[in-house]
Amino acid sequence: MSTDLRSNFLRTQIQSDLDSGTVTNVVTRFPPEPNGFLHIGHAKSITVNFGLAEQFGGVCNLRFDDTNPEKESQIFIDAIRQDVQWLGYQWHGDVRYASSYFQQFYDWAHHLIEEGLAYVCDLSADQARETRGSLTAPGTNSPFRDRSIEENRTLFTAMRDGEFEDGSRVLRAKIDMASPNINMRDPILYRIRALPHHQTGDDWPIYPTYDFAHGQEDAIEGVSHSICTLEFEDHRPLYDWFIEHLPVPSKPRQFEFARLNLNYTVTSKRKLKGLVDDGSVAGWDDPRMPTIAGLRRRGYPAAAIRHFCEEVGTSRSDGVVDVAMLESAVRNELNQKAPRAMAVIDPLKVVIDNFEGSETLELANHPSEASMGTRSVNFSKEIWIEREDFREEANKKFKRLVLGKRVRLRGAYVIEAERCEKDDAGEVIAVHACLVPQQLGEDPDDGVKPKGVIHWVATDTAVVAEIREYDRLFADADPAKADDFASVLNPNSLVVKQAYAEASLVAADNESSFQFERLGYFVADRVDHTSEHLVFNKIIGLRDSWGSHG
RNA sequence: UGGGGCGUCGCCAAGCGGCAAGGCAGCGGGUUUUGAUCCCGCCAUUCGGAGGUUCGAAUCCUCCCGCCCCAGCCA
Repeated sequence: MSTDLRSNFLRTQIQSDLDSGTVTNVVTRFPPEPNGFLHIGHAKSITVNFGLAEQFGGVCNLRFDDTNPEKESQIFIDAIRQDVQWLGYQWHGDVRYASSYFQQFYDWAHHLIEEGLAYVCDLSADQARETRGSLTAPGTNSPFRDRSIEENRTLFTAMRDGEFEDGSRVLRAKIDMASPNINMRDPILYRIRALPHHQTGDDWPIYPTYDFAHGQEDAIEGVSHSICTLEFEDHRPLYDWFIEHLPVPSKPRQFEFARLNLNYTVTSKRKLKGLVDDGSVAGWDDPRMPTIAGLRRRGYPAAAIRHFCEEVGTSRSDGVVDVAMLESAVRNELNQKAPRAMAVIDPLKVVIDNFEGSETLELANHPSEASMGTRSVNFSKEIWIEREDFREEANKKFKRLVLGKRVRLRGAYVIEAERCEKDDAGEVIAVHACLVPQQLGEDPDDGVKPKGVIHWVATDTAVVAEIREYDRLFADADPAKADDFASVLNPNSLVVKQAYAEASLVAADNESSFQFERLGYFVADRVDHTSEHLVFNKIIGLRDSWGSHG
């Protein structure tokens, strides 16, 4: 993780806290709710929290904020743990759960009751909303606001003992129904929900709200900097209120940053779930999904995602990052790390008339990284080339194979096209060419260099591979704005093709990525690829300053 | 019309009173057995606007404009 660290307000804040002695040990946490898969926005939060801890010699916890069992499940917990580790981070100690602090929260709720700072309210959800006031009008006090401490104690205990129906009562903090900050208008601390919890089973019929739990979770874990996104800014006064009025073991502080938005991408758990549920994609890990699992299956390297997050920076201003920036980070990583190989997706046969038999060539796996070694590639009389790399005639800008002209076969020989065969429809079905007098690896003996280089695969040893060409899921830059996804989905986000690949690729491990020369980066599918049935996902194309067609 | 935030190049983003970093995108050019990579160059006399303070302001003050968030017993 060697990207240069640029200045941002969080790093400045922590440095100053350390300098002033306000904080001696930096502790952060990544606190997902296990109700869905993590996406690129969470990756940002993960790199921010783990990155800050790493930079300042602190630690970062992974804590499941599981205060609402309704939509949570163990499935998501397992997936999230895996995603965080895949991204390259290891949390400090054991995984934490807000639910493991439920007894403490309950005791603290009683503490507030004893202090006269919390009360049981019998208002229905509708009534509570009506008395909360509006953005411009103050709320009115609940008729239950002045219950005695004893009555509150009895009632809250009864809530905990499961004596009331779901939703019939709540515990609220007694703060200020006229506060201009709606979060301070006697916020709800506990609600009754007779639901089994994935961690605590049937232990609790009541569950604490986010507001009553989060800051205390931080305090219990000694979190020094509780970092969240901007929409929680209005909750900070409440966060601080609990820390101030409860006998918590430490005093964490909350800081907010702008969440990551990407164009052509949707980053909302609800919307992503919608895509999965309506079958627009094959699942949470569909290679077109901006989930960590999807990006992984697509072949985006973890390091690229980390670098991207660093390059994007962390600030407090809302913005939309161009997805091209992510793609650039992916190309940058893959260019350095992916071994090269050759495959032909839209094949056209070339017969080299003056060459007999076959020959084994040793090709470099990387053009500038010799340590990546070489591989054996078979060359033979008949080869496949890309159909678009041949033209009967073309202008000088076309640097590929043209009748009567030369082209270099990558890593092999220079050939010259002599004639082509066509079918009844006039379609070219084969090109006849000849090897120009030359030494392998040298320019032709007559000194006439070819203008271009094309990739190829020997027909006799080529292996068939399924190619899944992925493109962005949405055709609209701001898909979240659309009324229905169907209208903005890119109809060509997945095109399945078949390719002839060089034989060395049968040895490709799942999740190993390659640059298929001149085509782009591809990864052996994590799930479906086997040595008997090769499946490569297109990760991203090469940058192309010429256009895919002339 | 209440409260909380944010406005620096097409997109991100440094900058915190001393005279506008960097990345992405784009545009030129060079190298090249990937039209890739790599390399070189160009790309904000200007920081939402208007006033003011100051020798000096993107940075301080005032007013104005624009955008985002908040009325779940979600997080």
